This record gives sequence, C-alpha cells and structure tokens, in this order.
Amino acid sequence: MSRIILHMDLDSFYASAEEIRHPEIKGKPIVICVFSGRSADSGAVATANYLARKFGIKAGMPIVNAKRAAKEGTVFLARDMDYYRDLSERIMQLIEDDCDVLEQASIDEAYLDVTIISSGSWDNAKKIAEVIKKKILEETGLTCSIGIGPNKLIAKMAGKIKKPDGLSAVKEKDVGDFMINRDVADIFGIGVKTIEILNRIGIKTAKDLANANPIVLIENFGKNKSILLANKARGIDDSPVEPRVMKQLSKIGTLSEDSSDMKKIGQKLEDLSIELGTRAKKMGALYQTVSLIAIDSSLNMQTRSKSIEETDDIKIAAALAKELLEKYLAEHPEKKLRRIGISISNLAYKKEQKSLGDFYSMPNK
DNA sequence: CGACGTGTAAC
DNA sequence: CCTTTTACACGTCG
Repeated sequence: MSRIILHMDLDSFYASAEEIRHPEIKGKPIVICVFSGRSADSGAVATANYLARKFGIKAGMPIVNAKRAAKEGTVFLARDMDYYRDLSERIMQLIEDDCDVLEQASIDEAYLDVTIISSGSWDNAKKIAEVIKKKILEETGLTCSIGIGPNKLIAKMAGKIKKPDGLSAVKEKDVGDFMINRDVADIFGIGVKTIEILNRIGIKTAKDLANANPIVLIENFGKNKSILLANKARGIDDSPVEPRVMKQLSKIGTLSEDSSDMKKIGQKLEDLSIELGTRAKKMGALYQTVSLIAIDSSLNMQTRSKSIEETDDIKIAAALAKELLEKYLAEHPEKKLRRIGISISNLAYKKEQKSLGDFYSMPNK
C-alpha cells in the first residue's frame, strides 16, 4: 500500500530555542557553541542560525574560526541540552495526535506517518503539515520545515527543497525526476566514506548508482549495503515509521589537557557519570551494560564495555567505568587521552515512569 | 547466540 | 583546530 509520510525539521533549533528565552537577541546572527574548556574559545559550533550562516559559520567549525568569520553583533552562546530536550519534548507532544504514528528521529526532527489520518489524500496531508507548522509557531514561536513524500527518505529529502519555514511535497510519480540528477552526496544516508568509494568506482550521481553493476557494488559494499544503496538511488525506502525508544545514553567530556593520569581522568569520568545518572533517573532508565569511551590525542576513539545485572544505580556504572578506565590505561601506557566518556546501554524503563517511551513498552527486542 | 569492539552516518 | 549524542551494521570470539 502506498503511504504518505511527513518529515518535520525544526529550523536551526538550538539558536531559535535561545531566541525564545532571550528575546533581545532576536534578529541577530546567533552561534550556539560547545565550549570544551581547554582555553577561552576552544570548542566547536553546534548550530548557527541563518543570519550567522551568511558569514560562512556552520556546525562543526571551531569556535575560534567562527569568531573570526563573524561580523559585529553576532551572539555566541553555550549550548544547553537540558533546556532543548524539554522544549523538544513539548513540541513532539504537540504533534503526536496529528498522525497515525510518530517517530522522533532526533532532538529536532520527526517522521509522521499520516496515511490513514489523511485518508490517503496529499491535499489533506498538506493541510496537516500546515496545521503542525501553525501549532508549533503559536505554542512555541519556532518555525520548522516539512517535507512530504511516499517514504521517509523522500520526505526527509523533500524537506530540504525549501528552508527555513518551508513546506514541500514530492509524490510517488515524481520520485524518479526528483532523484535522477542528484549527486550521490545529496542522498540522505550516504556519508563521506561511502562517497569516496562510489567516486573511486566511477559513480557520481544517483543515476550512476541506480544503473551500477550489482556485482561491482557487492564487491565494494557487501550484499546488504548494496541493496540499500541501489534502493536509495531510486528513492525507494520501505522502512516503517515507528516510535523510537532510547536504547543508550552517554555523556562525554573534554579533559582540561591531554592526560594519562588515572586520578585526573577518573575524577572527570565520575563527574560525567553523575550527570548521566541524573538524566537516566529522570527517564526511569535501567541499564545492563556500561561502556567507557576513550578518545586519545589523535582523536581516535575506543570503547571498552561490560555487562552486568540490570540496575538503576549510577554509582555502579561509575565504579565499573573506572575499572574499565584503569584497565585501558594499563593496556595503553603510552597513550594520552583528550576526551573521556561513559555510556549505559541495554536500557529498560521502569513501569511507573510516564515517559513517551513506555507507552510502547519494549521494542521487538 | 550474546557480548564486545569498530566503522559509518547524522545531528 | 578538532564537540556531543545516538543508532545501527558488521566482524569476531567464545
């Protein structure tokens, strides 16, 4: 059966969220930063609003470079995830009844299957999208961009046609035209590594990929990924819109300087563990696996993990993470660490908790 | 098959 | 100069 899927993306979410609580910065270029604390402006840009993007500032850029590129009057603010998470939750609740199924894909994005609620009508789907935009604007002051398509891939990519505050639809019959002349780099889910390999074997466009020799694809990517890629190139995506349940929680931080000192790193790890614990508690999460995340001076990441009896006590996680750290440092006496982190996974949720998550109880597994 | 570690991708 | 958080696929090992 053919479906109608919406993809809703909040426009430069963190920056807009800050405008809401600091009305005096409205209309200014805004840059949301993750300050690492090593020096005054060390760290990276998390988001820049459209005015700041005009200066070439964008996510991932070092803050120092962003400050150099910025013009007078640009506002630099530290990211505040707790605030954005609360705001995000409010917005998702606002739209959860405007669809058959809601899938929150990230803090600022959601897919909505509206096949039934729209009676299969694209006109109705557009009206639903307009209602959603209006609701979010009136209730929070935020704008969003919505893409409509016959599947998640096309809905997501259609949303990029007009941003910010856009609404665009690509119907099934137009999918071929929509995809055909596109560069493979513009296909959602194809990242730098895959692009590199594709280009090496002479594949540049979606058309090239759609017509590629399956044997060659399989040699390079294996069977499963080859099928996925060939489908993406044709705008085909059968993945269902389904509620997501958080499967893992993590917290990483940067050390004030590269170090291999157990005491120093252990202290940081403990601080991070406590913050993670606060979040886990709020969510009513229980965990079964603890991972240590270590990032060395060369920015290479390694993980060490261990599974235990299900628990909600973060002290147990903190102690285990420290053990894993001791072992790691013993195994790599020459390495200095730049960042350290802890992750808890194999999550379950307490019954009494009234979060969106446990409406849908446990996923298939 | 479950546990663990890495790679890829997106944000 | 180089932040954070999450998901998922895949290989390997026991």
